[in-house]
Amino acid sequence: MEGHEVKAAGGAVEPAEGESPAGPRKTRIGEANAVRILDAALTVFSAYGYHGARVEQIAAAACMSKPNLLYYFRSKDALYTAVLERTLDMWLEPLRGLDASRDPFDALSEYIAVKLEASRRDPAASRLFAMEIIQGAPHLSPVISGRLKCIVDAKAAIIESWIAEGRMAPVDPRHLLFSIWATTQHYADFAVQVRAVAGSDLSDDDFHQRTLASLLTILLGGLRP
Amino acid sequence: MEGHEVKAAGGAVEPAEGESPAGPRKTRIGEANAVRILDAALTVFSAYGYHGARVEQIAAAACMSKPNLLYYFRSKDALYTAVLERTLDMWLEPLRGLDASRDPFDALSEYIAVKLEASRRDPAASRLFAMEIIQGAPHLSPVISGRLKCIVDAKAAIIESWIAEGRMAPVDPRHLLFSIWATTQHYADFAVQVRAVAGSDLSDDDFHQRTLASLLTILLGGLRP
DNA sequence: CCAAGATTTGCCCAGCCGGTCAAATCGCCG
DNA sequence: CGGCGATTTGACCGGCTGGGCAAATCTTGG
Repeated sequence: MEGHEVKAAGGAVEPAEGESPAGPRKTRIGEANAVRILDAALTVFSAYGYHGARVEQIAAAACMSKPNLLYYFRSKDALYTAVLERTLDMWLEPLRGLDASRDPFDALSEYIAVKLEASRRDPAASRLFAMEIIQGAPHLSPVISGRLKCIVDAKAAIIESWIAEGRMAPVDPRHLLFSIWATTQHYADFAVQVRAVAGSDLSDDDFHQRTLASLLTILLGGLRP
Repeated sequence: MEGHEVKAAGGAVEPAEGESPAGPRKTRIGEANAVRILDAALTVFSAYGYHGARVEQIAAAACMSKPNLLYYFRSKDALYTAVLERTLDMWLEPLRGLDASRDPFDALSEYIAVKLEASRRDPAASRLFAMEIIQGAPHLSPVISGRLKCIVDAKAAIIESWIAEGRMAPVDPRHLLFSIWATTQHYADFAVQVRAVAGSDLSDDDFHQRTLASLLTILLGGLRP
């Protein structure tokens, strides 16, 4: 009956437990519930923010009672952290495509396309990150100044090598990446504004195509050698 | 569930009262307090979001007691709305510079510079709008689909006329505006990330200059006729 | 079928937070 | 100086929300 230890660090008793949440969850049904909860939490957190989201609301969205949700995730904060971690890789992954051996415009065009596709497929994830970072990244600052900075440094070096080889016009690589992030994520984060002003959003396939074409023109048009 | 304000039209009881808040506030000291409150509210709301902000925290930031703040603004929601309205013009104003009679690249360069300057001068205002829109603009949707859309339509027509005259390369005007908004505001909204990855932010004058130069290259470089 | 563990839920609670109110104080003007 | 409205605050309240608990129910290996 060792039900509830309040130790901050993960329990050392369980060796094989690399999962992000900390609930018991050994069986299939438990695993499925955890996924349901994380999906619901992403939806609600991204729509209302951490403080605006209610645990009971997330539980309802996951079709279970609030105490049942708390059975899988110790606290609201633990759930939020788990959602953030699960979404992190999805956010970082597209950067891998920026390979030094590729043609700069192939690689950058594909990166923009993939990021825009991510904004279309999962706008909630983009909004979650946006709100987290706007508020000072209280849960993500170690990741941002650690893993993210490391990856960006590497990719910036690649872009600089392209420039040094005369394969693209000189531009600060980091500002180029910022511009790509800002523009592609804009269509997810500010979807309401985009819809009001342009009359459509990325869920419309035609609009998605025209957006991609416009971004490629605007962002890469001036970088030909 | 957000509580929606029902007072769409301004109060008709007070003839000479174009102010956004609704407190008594006739004297100089009252007016000064209202300004102090609005400043404090902008800081706190932009840092913690509507739900994360505490009325007592705002009151403390304005150096007064909570009931005293509530004496000037009926409710937290009324205060939030007032802050939003006061910041709105500051956000919309730079668009005026896009004048059809000007040279396209002069006008667009200046617009980018002014927007970036706004991100440097008042990042809190930018963050406030960002969080509001990310969450679906529950307080701003009428403005966005009304005034903002109207202005954007007009400015898009101007850009299209520039294109028709062959003074700049063909590009969707709305996507160009989105890109300018997204990139310039990115340096305010995601300042934490920018600082972690690039080691500096707009408050550093040198970084500000290099950012502006990069944005002009990236955004406008490909639009020469 | 049974015991052990996993899961689920009804019930409860303590603390926080927005907002009220009456009383106290201040500032201004005749 | 006196009075009156503007301002300020301490004390308080009711509702909501995150979270705890133990009992009830379900699953599953043996």
